[in-house]
Amino acid sequence: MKTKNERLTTIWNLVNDYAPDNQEKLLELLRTKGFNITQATLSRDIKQLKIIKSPNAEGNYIYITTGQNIYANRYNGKKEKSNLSFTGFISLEFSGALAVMKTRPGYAMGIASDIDLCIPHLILGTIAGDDTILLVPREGVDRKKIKETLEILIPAAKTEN
Amino acid sequence: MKTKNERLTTIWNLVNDYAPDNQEKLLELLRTKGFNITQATLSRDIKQLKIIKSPNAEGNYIYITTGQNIYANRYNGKKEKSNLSFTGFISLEFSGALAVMKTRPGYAMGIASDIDLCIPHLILGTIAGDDTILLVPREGVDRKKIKETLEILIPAAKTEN
DNA sequence: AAAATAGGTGCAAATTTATACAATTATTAA
DNA sequence: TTAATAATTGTATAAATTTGCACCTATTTT
Repeated sequence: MKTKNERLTTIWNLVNDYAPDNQEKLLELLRTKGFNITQATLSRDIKQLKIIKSPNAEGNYIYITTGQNIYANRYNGKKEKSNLSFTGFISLEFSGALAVMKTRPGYAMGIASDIDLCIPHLILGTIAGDDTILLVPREGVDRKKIKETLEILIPAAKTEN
Repeated sequence: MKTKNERLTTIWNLVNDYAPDNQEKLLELLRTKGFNITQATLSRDIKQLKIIKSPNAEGNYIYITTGQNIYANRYNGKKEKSNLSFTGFISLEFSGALAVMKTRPGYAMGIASDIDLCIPHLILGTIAGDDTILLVPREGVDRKKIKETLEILIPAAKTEN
């Protein structure tokens, strides 16, 4: 019998190739590849692979993989823990609807990317140079919320009160 | 009674703030905000908002929003349609395990970004300059597959046969 | 204005997915 | 090697989610 790892790899590839709309379909595909498991096990595999069922453009549901595990690090609003430890942070200041973050040289792109990844619901987008990031908050998101959230994500920002 | 749009906005915000683990929980939150709907309607709203249920780091399921609708454009392997129309593409050539794409000046970053977004299962990553993109394919993904897929996504690449 | 079409919703049922439990197998520690 | 612990899985079931249908309301067309 094939190993579990082989099965997980196969599942991953099948999802990418077929974007099945439910687990039964995927299960059939798996059988054609010689993997005989139950729906229960598939459900567990899917959870482990962080494969998700997503509404697509056509109004249907499909299973898709999440590339680089985009969501694994997304901040979920719980204060308990942040698995990110930004480095390079220097300061955060606001001007009108915008915010500007200063970083150590070369860190701007990386940190901006992390921000895009973690709090897209607060920040519409970022533009990073070498040591400066322009943050464009979403409409209706106030400075306080952004400041508080970043203080959780970036320990170094805590001293900035 | 509040409008549907107000409701959708509220749902979006509640999901971001509470990352609820099922629709019933979210339904309760909605009630506290004065929206009285059934779970069926919530299910439809969630679909419309492209909110997804995702396994998180702790091994649980939570509902999360998808920022900029990351998945809306992800290529799902079906040939029928591509809703992307890249511009600026010039050429694609391979060298060893790598591929190099040439673009019109200034387009490299944008196209590279689109590639990252659309075919992360084929391409491990890209590095873009101003008019050149280095593509690093995933192990086991062959040139043919990449070429074929890009030809679907980038009409201009079709003439490159 | 009337008719036609589209959008929105609840209800109930069907479908789909997750999981408690028990059993089995693999791994690690003693 | 044996005991202890951790992983893996199927079965059956519970839980969760989606959807067909009917009805109602809003919008558009004639």
